[in-house]
Amino acid sequence: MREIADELGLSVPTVSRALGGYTDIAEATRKRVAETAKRLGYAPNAAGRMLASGKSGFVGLVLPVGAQQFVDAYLGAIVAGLSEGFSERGLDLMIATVPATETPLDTIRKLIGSRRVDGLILARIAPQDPRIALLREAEVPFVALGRQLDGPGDHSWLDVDSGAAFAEAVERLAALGHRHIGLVSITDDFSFARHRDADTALAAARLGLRISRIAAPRADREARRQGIRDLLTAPDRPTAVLGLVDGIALDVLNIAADLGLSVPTDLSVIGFDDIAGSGHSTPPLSTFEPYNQRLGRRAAHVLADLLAGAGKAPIQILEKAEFVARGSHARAPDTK
Amino acid sequence: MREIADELGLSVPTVSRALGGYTDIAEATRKRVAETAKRLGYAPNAAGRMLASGKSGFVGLVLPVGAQQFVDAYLGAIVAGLSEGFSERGLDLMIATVPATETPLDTIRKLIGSRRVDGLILARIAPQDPRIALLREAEVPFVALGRQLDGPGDHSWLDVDSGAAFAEAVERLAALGHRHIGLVSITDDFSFARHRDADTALAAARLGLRISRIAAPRADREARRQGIRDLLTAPDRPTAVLGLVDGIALDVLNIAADLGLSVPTDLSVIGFDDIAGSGHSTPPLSTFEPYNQRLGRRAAHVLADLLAGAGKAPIQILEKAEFVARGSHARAPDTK
DNA sequence: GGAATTATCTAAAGCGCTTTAGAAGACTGA
DNA sequence: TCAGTCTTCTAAAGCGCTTTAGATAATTCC
Repeated sequence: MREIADELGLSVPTVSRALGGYTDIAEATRKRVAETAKRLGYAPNAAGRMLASGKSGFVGLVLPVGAQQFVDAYLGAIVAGLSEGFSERGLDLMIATVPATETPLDTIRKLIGSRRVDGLILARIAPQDPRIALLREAEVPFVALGRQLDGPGDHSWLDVDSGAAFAEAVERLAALGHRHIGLVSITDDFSFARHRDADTALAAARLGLRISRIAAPRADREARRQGIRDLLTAPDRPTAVLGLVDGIALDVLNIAADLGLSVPTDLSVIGFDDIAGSGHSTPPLSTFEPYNQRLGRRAAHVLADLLAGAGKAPIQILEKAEFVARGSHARAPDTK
Repeated sequence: MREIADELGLSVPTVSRALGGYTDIAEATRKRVAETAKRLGYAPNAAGRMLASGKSGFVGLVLPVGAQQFVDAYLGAIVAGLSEGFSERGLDLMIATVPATETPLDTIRKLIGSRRVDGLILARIAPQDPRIALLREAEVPFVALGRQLDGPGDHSWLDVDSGAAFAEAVERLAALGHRHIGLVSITDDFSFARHRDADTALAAARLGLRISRIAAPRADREARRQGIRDLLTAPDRPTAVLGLVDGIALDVLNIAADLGLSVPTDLSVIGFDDIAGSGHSTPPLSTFEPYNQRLGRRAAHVLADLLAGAGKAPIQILEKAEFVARGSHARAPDTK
């Protein structure tokens, strides 16, 4: 910056204000400064700017590394979307990992204590998330990706309305003549599981369908497979099965094949997530695509607005997941 | 920091040196300072530190958003690994997105011009990658994830030795009595595709096996599926097929089922990547798991060493991908 | 016992930028 | 014509930390 100032015979503050677009700089000067800056390949030093302005220009995403399971693809999409959204608003995304020796709360405290970030994105919200309380108290702007179980709260969040997707699946199946639907769920305490369970039941009740729900711990694949086997060999078996996630739906496909049930002729199967591979199964899996990248991008915009000092009212957005019709669902067998 | 100094009746620089672990501070003083810092919940201001030290403590990963295809899960794993590795070394990861209006080179230039990052990770290396030339010239430390096609170069990189994995697959299939192996590849100009093609051919030649290679543009799924169909219905069809990636291998499974071929009895299939869903196919897909998260973590350590001023010699690491034996491969049919 | 060393601390400067207060010159209006 | 008003710039201070040079007191050595 000093270089530019010297070259043009101006003072450093003038250059700063010119580049900052302040009104008390003559248009001609502004142009000269802008040109020289470009010619010299000037890029403002981030540290200097941070120190003077008190803003870091960074937004943090805290990752509890280790929780692999569903994280990978989800995380990739979210990170890509967040980064995209922030860069559109002149912010940078930093990814912080929680070291094994710390709790997520410690890491967050350090992050905001060191002024390294202006705001935070919270992913994978727990049913009762202590991070939310911490950030509310510290008065640091944040946006949560996911809802808590006990109501919307008064902070900003975005979530995929996967419950609505399951209701839609039930409706679609009802329209195809299915009267009895299986739901393979998990017993783990995740908000998304409870939303999907509840909305499936609600939709079924509304349409007068019967739901047979089974559930096992998410990690206990054998228990789940046994449950599915029992479900599909019961005398009064459902004609369609919803998998809480694609991995489960693919297992249903798998077991149906073992049992000699032909999908979708004998049995319809629908999943959720559209994971890699669900388009390549036999038959290709009908599922819902949550557009996590788009969700991340929108979350970034919401947080950017918050940081820019937008209104106080929390912004709470439910995104729709789109149905991806592939080959694993069809009319119910007895209505053909 | 001033608060700590005032509280203990010391000067600010003393506190700084005490926390920095310098030798010219009395042990007793160091302890008192450390205690007070902890009690006050002190976290050093990042901007101040950056400005004074000239180091940002950040390392950048530049994402060309848009290239979805294989990126999601890969990206998630890499980001998680990088972040983990850097946090172990006291560095932070920032994710920069290339806006639609800029080229990746512009973004990189800005990043290093603003001193926002001390070093960079380059992912998804192109056969001839201009980013490498730029960073070499700018003398910014960096580590590439992936190799260029024209030899190892003299910069540091890490890559998964997927060629070796394909050679291993050939060996395993040979040991199971297979004499004729299909390889479903892509025509696109990716380094990984050429490595896999070449090493498959080499291993087959060494073991005296026959390889039938087919290839189509990666995005042209129909052409690929037709090729696979032709391959599997040829009079002298292979008894095993390697898919360049899991998505392709799953398509092979799919088509084999259509054709009434039973896997693995009539046909063995092996993929690469261990994508989500490949453990849930019918039958579960045997594949190779590249451990991208571990790769990311190691890459972070390599770059951290570089930043710490380790020796000049470039570090080039090939990681092994582990075989995941599931249900899609077995003895060749005629040797049963 | 006084010079030379060592151990421990402090003063001052400066990193690159932004912001506040104010100065200089050009213009306006009665 | 001269005080008042704009317009456009500059000087100075300061953000929180690190680093260099130097000061002070305690210790050692001959």
